[in-house]
Amino acid sequence: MSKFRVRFAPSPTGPLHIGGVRTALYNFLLAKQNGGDFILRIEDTDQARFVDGAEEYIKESLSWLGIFPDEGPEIGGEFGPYRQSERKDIYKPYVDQMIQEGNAYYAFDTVEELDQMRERMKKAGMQPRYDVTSRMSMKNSLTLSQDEVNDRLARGMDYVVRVKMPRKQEIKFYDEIRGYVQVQSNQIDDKVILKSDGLPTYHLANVVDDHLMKISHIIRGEEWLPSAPLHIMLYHYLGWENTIPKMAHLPLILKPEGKGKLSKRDGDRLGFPVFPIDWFDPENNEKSSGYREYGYFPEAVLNILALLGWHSSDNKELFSLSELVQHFSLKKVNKAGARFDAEKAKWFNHQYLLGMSENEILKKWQPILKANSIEKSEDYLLKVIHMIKDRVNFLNDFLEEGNYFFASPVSFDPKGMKKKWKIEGVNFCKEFLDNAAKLEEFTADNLQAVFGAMLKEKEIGVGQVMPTMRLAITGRMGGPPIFDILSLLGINEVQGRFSKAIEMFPV
RNA sequence: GGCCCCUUCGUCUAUCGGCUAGGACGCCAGGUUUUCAUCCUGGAAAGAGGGGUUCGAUUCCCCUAGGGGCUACCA
Repeated sequence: MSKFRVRFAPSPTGPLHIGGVRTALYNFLLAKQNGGDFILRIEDTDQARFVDGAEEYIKESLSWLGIFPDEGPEIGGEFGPYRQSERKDIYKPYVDQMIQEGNAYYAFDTVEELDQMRERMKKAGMQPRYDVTSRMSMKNSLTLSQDEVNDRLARGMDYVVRVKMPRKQEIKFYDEIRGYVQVQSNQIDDKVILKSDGLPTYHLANVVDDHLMKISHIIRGEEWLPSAPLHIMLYHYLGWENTIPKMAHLPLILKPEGKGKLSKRDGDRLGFPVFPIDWFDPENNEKSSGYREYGYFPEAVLNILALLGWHSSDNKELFSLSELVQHFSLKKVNKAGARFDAEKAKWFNHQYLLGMSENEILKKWQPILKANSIEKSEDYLLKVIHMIKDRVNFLNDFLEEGNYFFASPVSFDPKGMKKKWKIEGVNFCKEFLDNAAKLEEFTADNLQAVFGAMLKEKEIGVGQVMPTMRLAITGRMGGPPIFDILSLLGINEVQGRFSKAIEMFPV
């Protein structure tokens, strides 16, 4: 039994989106589950679409999530290099081999000629394809004389190399998720495998590298399912039919609403990230937001993505990375595409927040506090966390949700003010604060006792005065227990805020 | 258009022929709470349609419909 080896092979044409991250995750999980290797391979054979910084982005995203490759660019490994642009010379012999054996051929057609061919075929009611039905009417080494071909090659004319697909053959392969898939070879065109710039296309590079890198399982998105038969043909042509990796094509992640698969623009349009971390387009410096900056925990993102297309039979939904490694199974991966559910994603993050100790939360919150130049004692901050963690989903929400812990309120709930800012309530609160000031200890319990006694004495309903207090101090109608807030803020601050509120809203 | 893949509550999904179809998010109601949130209890909510096979189909097969992907010298 050969070693379990999988690869994640993104192309650096832009930011990696969460569909890609999920593919990486599934690969990683299987590798770790089977004591195998997880390889990162950069598929940068398309120079035209290459985007600066994309590779760095991919690496940073994966490492933020804790998905560490065993082999890859920089890390190295015995099957390098791991960047296809650096493997250019490796592919050539395989191309030559296929040409020599009659399984591939040179093609000299220009873009215009290709367009014309497609037009012609369309008009004739045929599928517009460079294939068995059309190849003999094109300029290639099958139709040109040997001398002509040699001459063109010698003169350095542009050419591509195409696979020669068999006329009529059934190509069948087993997909670990979908079962057997069958396609007729005449449905596949003579794909370009070597481009005129001398670099291979995805199909060839992929097959050669997977073979050379001893990949045992190809786990990739469903968008590759249609080209899998072509890859199978290539394995046969190269004489590698006995070591074809096992294949699994993952269902796609779909838009939360409407049609189609999740796209780069959906995120900011629908209010949830589609990228792991912030991405700045180098062309226009436009930002696409990421989970990290949005405030998601990496553990939560992993959990969310794992459950998008895979589910445990026992209905367990909260999984740590190591638990995922333990429980994950390709056989339990769904076949149908999954719509992304932003609400559930938030819920997951909240679960991870609640599962953390308050000290842990504080540690993760510190950088945000620092960025906002907020300086409070650890004790103070821990109390704030304790009071509001149930009310927020993200670390980033703490400052907004608990803004009154760091500054006097600047806005006051208008509805609340209209209903609860009345002379009786205000007077009651004023008197309450006078009494509170005499307390030896300004604790929540003491405050509550004083407040309760006053309510009894004056026979006033709690609903008439409590909201008044809350409004003056926090500007809001809801929040943590008011006496806890008062106690934390301290008598001076509370009295200051109350006087200010009266000034702003005389009764 | 052609080819391939897919189809259980609004969403993510469980079920490997016996189902009063289970769970989670969200939603609604009630309880807890001064309030909001958390938490607890309860509720509404699904097998695309039509044929088969079978004692019995959500589960197996076929057709239709719908959804998705691919159809580049992009991956």
